[in-house]
Amino acid sequence: MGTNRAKPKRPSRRLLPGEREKLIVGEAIRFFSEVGFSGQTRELSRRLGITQPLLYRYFPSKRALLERVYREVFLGRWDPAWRTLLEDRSRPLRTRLIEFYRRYTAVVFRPEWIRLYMYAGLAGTGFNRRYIDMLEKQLLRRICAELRVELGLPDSRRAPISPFEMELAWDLHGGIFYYCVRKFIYGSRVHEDLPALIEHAVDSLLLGAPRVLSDQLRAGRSKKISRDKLPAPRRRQERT
Amino acid sequence: MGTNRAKPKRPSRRLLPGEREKLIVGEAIRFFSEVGFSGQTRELSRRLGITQPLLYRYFPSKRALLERVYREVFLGRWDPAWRTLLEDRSRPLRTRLIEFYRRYTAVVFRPEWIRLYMYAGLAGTGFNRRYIDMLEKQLLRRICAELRVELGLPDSRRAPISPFEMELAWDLHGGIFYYCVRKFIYGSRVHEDLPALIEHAVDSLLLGAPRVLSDQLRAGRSKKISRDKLPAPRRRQERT
DNA sequence: GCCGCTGGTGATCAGGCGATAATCTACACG
DNA sequence: CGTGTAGATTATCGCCTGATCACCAGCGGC
Repeated sequence: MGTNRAKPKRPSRRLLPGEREKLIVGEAIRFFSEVGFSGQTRELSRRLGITQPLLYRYFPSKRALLERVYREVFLGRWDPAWRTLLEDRSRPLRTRLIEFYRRYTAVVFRPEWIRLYMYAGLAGTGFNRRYIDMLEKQLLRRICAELRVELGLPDSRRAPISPFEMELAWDLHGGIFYYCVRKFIYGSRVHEDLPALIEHAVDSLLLGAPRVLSDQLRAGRSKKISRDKLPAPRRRQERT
Repeated sequence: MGTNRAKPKRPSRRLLPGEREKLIVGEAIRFFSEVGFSGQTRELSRRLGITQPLLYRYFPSKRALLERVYREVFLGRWDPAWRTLLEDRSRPLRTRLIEFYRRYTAVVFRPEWIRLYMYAGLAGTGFNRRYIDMLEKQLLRRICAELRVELGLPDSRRAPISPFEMELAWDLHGGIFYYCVRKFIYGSRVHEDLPALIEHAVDSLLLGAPRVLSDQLRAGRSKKISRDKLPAPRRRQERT
């Protein structure tokens, strides 16, 4: 250990540019997802077994490297096949949703993704916004549409999906997402049965949505949320 | 720039120590919740209209100030009256849960709280862990207990609350929490009707839990209760 | 071998950062 | 007034950090 016979840091000198770049980006994803954007280039280079100035041969600035990291992580992880899966009406919606979220969580809801996503959100970069837009368009709106079909409600092409319906889909998505947050960000002990959690979340949507959606769509304008925002609300609405 | 002729920053010199400290902590909460822990003391002092070394008269280090910020924000925002509210069985559980989350979100799920909480989680400080422990004990476990009563299931003092049941409560909590994350961290446009969202989240729990819980609690000896039109009872782990 | 191209390194700069020490000054008290 | 105490400031230290530049070294072509 002590004998510094020919500095042990001769692991990979003179790689092809493409090779080296891939190594840097890969380690940068791991690194910045752990420590955040304020992580230092020297520490990153140390992990890579290279010198810090070498980073600047491949990326003009730290910011450029970070943007490359974002692009790598947030773009291109969406599998187009998921659309087919979601819209395959030969199978029950419940089954489709469960299978989708099983696949989705396996690919997307991973530690480095979740953490980078949260760092990006806190930093106020545009990556979250773009991802959320994509998610609403590709996933949530589609779920709402399938839900309409499942419940025998008006087709989504005739009656546009309401913001409130989107919130229902967000509630499903958020429940599963938050499980991953607790696990990967808070390091909390969680019940290690994600499949069961997904099933429950899906069932909650399928069981809870009908009443709420019927309320919304049937009583359209008359009942349109006459909720006054009382500070100490005691209002109890009758349920039936 | 060299001539220091009567700089216009003479807003509040020579305050009482208690006063100044409160000012510092208050602005520090706002400041660090915006920019994160890597926010600089000089910038903070600039916002306060004081010089940077003055911070070190009140706090021995930046770390100490940060811990004070955590303590101020995360401790002491839990209202003991909420327990009474949650356990008041003269009112329907649905009403209690809705009213609780309306009050809770008004006090806790605010921008500076959410953001500091997330920063703390990413940084790996112990504050999250402690808050989560408190939350599970004060809130989630209690919700599970009331849910047992509501559904006529074994008393929580005889049959301990299972990790899986806790996940149901976390799903409720996480759905609402995630709404606030989207709003305050992602800056996403959200459907501005938190009360309605809370109602839906509560309904989802109350509607979805019975089947899942019955499955769980009776798995050992009896079969599953009817699953409406829902397909294919997927494999469900057996407990005990 | 020599040469040139280029991946890679060592040395270093300029600014920023947390923190400290010396100094100034507002205010109560005699 | 003078004076002591303590809140507040100025100047600065030591280190870190992103970024730059001159230079070294592996390798193919002649």
